[in-house]
Amino acid sequence: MSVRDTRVTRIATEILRTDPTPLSLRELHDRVAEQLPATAFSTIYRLSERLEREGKITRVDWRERGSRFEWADRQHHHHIVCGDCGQTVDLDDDDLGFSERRIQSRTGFSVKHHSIEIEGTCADCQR
Amino acid sequence: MSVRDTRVTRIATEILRTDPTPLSLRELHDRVAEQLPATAFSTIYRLSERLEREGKITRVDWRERGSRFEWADRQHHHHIVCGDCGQTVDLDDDDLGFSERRIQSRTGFSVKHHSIEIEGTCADCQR
DNA sequence: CTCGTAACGCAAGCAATTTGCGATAGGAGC
DNA sequence: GCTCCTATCGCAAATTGCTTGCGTTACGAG
Repeated sequence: MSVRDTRVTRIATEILRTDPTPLSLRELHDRVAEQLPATAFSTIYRLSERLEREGKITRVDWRERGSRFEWADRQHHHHIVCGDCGQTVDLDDDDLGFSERRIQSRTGFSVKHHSIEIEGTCADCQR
Repeated sequence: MSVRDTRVTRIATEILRTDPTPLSLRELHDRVAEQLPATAFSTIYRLSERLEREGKITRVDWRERGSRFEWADRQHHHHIVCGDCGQTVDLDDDDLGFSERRIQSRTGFSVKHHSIEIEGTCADCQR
């Protein structure tokens, strides 16, 4: 039968699809529980495993802020996070001047993955 | 009286100072225990807190490989890690084409920290 | 409407950290 | 040296966050 369309899945998917900021499982659970209070954390946990396996969401790791997930429709990118308000802006490798090519020729390593996380203060919070 | 020069501190410091690869607390504990078998993990744990507070060591976070510490005498840099053998090579912002300036002008964010972790395969392990 | 099973909720299990506390041992002062 | 104060240590227990086992619920194919 494979994947079923349940209430938790529907609500969680909608939240992940529309929220521009990567969410921790705890946050996602809270958000889902607003609409479906009885939802268990373990359900959210297993759902995230499933969605990640299916390629629907991507895992993002932040130093202090732990593991988070975001909807995976956009292409490869990184984030800059505002330490005050949590706002996030996406950046791609070109924005960052990042080039696997250059790393490879400079180190002899072939590059598999890279993760770049930047923390700062957004324009609004600077005032 | 302040900081004491104890055996654990001396041995652990020496290991951290000379090892070119960031170490997990578990690894550091193992290495210290080779020379001082009775050493407790909690001692290593608290020592790392102290050394980090004193600015002697820096915390490095790796996706899969967890929290690690390295001696902090070198200037700001990042790492590329071989997924097979664990070998590490340091890279600075110029190597990576990274410029806080550019990020700031492109996003309006002022940049506080950034962390870049790259995983790949070193030249040796590619054969 | 029936029935097999994907998903669920709950509670327990783990592993990695952190913390409390009495014992030990640097090292300052005599 | 020898004393004494207290930074550190070792051990065991407590947290915390993440996983997993299991009986129950509720999709949705037939």
